[in-house]
Order: sequence, then C-alpha cells, then structure tokens
Amino acid sequence: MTTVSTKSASAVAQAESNILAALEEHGSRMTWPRRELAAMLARRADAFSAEEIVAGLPGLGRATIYRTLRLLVEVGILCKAAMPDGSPRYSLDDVHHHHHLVCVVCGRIDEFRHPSVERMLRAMKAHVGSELVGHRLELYHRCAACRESGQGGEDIHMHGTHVHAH
Amino acid sequence: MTTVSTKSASAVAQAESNILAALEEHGSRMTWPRRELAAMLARRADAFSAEEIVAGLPGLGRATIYRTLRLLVEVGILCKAAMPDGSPRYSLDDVHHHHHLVCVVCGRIDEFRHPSVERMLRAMKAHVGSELVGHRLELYHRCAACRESGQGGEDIHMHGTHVHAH
DNA sequence: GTATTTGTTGATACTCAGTATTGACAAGAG
DNA sequence: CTCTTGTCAATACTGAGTATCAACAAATAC
Repeated sequence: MTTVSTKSASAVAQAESNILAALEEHGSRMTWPRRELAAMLARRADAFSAEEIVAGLPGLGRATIYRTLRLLVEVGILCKAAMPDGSPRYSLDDVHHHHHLVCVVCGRIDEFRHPSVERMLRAMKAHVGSELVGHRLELYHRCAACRESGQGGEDIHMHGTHVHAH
Repeated sequence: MTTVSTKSASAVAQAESNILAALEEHGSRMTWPRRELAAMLARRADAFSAEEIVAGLPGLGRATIYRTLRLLVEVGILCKAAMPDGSPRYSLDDVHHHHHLVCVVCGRIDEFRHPSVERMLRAMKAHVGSELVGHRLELYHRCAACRESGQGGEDIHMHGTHVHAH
C-alpha cells in the first residue's frame, strides 16, 4: 500500500493547523511529538491504522501515538471507523456528526450525513423504551475506483464481525 | 461477572441441539470439542467474549475455540457485535438479519429488526452510487435493569471507537 | 530568570483478540 | 479396517491497544 497523497500543499498546511488549533483549544500542551504527529496526519489523504503511524514515526513511542490519536478523536478532529472485520481505521474528520462509507477493497473511508439515518434514529429512539446513549453505523461498499479497476470481485475480508451482506 | 444463567433446562437443551444441528447441516464433523463448546454456549443466556469461553473450557485449545466460534458465526447460529470500544461480544442468534441494541453498562445484547432501518438502508442504497455489500449498525443504551439499579450514571466506556452520543 | 508544578513522554511489559503453522489424531466414507 | 481429510492442541506470532513509572519539559508563578 503506497502512501500516495493527493492533497495539495495548502490543504496539508490547513489540515495541520486545524489539528494544532484543536489541541490548543482543548488546553493541551504543544509538544514536539504532537507537532510531528499533526504534520504526519495532515499529509495523509487516506484512512490509516495506528500501527502505520507508529511505523512512520519511529522517533515517537507507541504509547504517545496511541494517546495522541485518542486525544484527537476526543477533540473531534479525528475519527475512528471499523473495517468489516472490526479492525479500526482512523481518518481526519471534516464534517462533524456523520457516518462512514467504507470501501472493503481499498479501505477508503468517506463520511456522509443523510436525513434517512437521522429519521431512522428518531424512530428507534421511540421504539426502544430506554435512552439511547450512542450508535454506530457503517456502510460497506466497493468504491467507484475499485469497481472500475475490477478489483475485489469477491468480498475481500467480509468474514468476522456481524455484517449483513444480503 | 458471575455466570448467572436464567435459562430453563429445556431451553438449554433446545439451544444445544440447535447448535449441533446447524453444524451437522453445514457438513462439519461432530467432535468432542465441538460438543463441549455447544453445551457451554447453550448454557449461557448472556453475551460473552471469546476469552471467557477459552477460560471456561480449559480442556480445549484457543485456536479450536476461535475457529469454532467463527464457524458458528458463518453458519448463522451465533452472532458477533461490537461494544462501544470495539471489543467483540458473541451471543446466540435467534432472529436472522437483525441489528444490535447493546447495554453499555452490563453488556447485554438484544437483537431487533425494525422497518425504519430497512427504509434507511434502501434510501442509502439509492444515495450512494456504488453497490453496498454490507452494513453494521449498533445502538448503545442503558437497559431497563441497569437504569433501575441506578448503575452507570456516567458512560462506562464510551471512549474509543466512533460513537455518537449527542 | 529561576523555581515550581503539572502535563507529557518513552520504555517496558502487559492484556485481549485473534491468525498461522504444524504434527498428531480421529471421524467417517468405502 | 484402512485411508483420507477434517479437526485438534501447542506454539508462536500480529495488531491494537493499556498500565506503570521514572525522566522530562511547558506553562505558570514568583
């Protein structure tokens, strides 16, 4: 999996300062490891696993990277989705409150919002007696690029966690 | 976490033979470890982790248990849901094609079907250009029992994976 | 400018949730 | 009864984290 970023230099700079701003706003200290990580994440256009980042920043400790990723998720600048087998993927968060459209071939994660989801959640809220404290929704598909290149005619890794394919 | 099963003896026997029948139907061999595992699972009324089963059946190898759990998921007699932090929980599958209502306090998993979900999926299918190959939906709540006993006023482990709490 | 406090770091070791490998073994078909 | 092939247990490995803790460094207080 080559790291081909399709981001323009300005988009990268923008993303980086967004991350740093979010940390600052949260009251976190600005340290060298965090700046490194911010720069790294800003450069990536795609979704990634924590271990990819660990491997890509050998100067930083594992714990620091996991801690900081969690922090960024809490702060709302990063989001974490699950692949069909349950393994997590991180991606920079553009829109807040959204759901995930995950390509099972290339792992690309798109965010979306759609009224039908909110409608469904309202209906379920009424249906279950108890208070809902959260939800998780992921839709799995083969993205346009992967469909075109004809890859993954079969499901790649649709075994594992509860996923309905119909 | 004490293993208090609220299942009647007949329900246990029923569940056990369901599991064995599903394996047989699938063309799997009937072995002592599988019978042991089936008996174990049938006894449980609640959701469980794979490691709980490993610990509860010291006579069986880890690999065997993981293999057999996966087999049972494939066969459709067992299902696997994710807790808010992403850790998997298994539970016996009663209704086919359903979604999960997970209690964040006690871990209880209920299955449900609701037309609003199907409606939402149809809408999303139309919305995204590409073919949907699967989905994952989990709703997190505090179940009636946990609300009554007043436990978990705060979210217990809502950190981690992408969960919207609002 | 220095002292202090408190957040942060990185090393190490650990847990949990699996998968890969492999030689031994046993279920069930013939 | 034999043979094939599915299944087993042991072992070792990966990925995804968390726990601990001494060393350190940012922001602040003086």
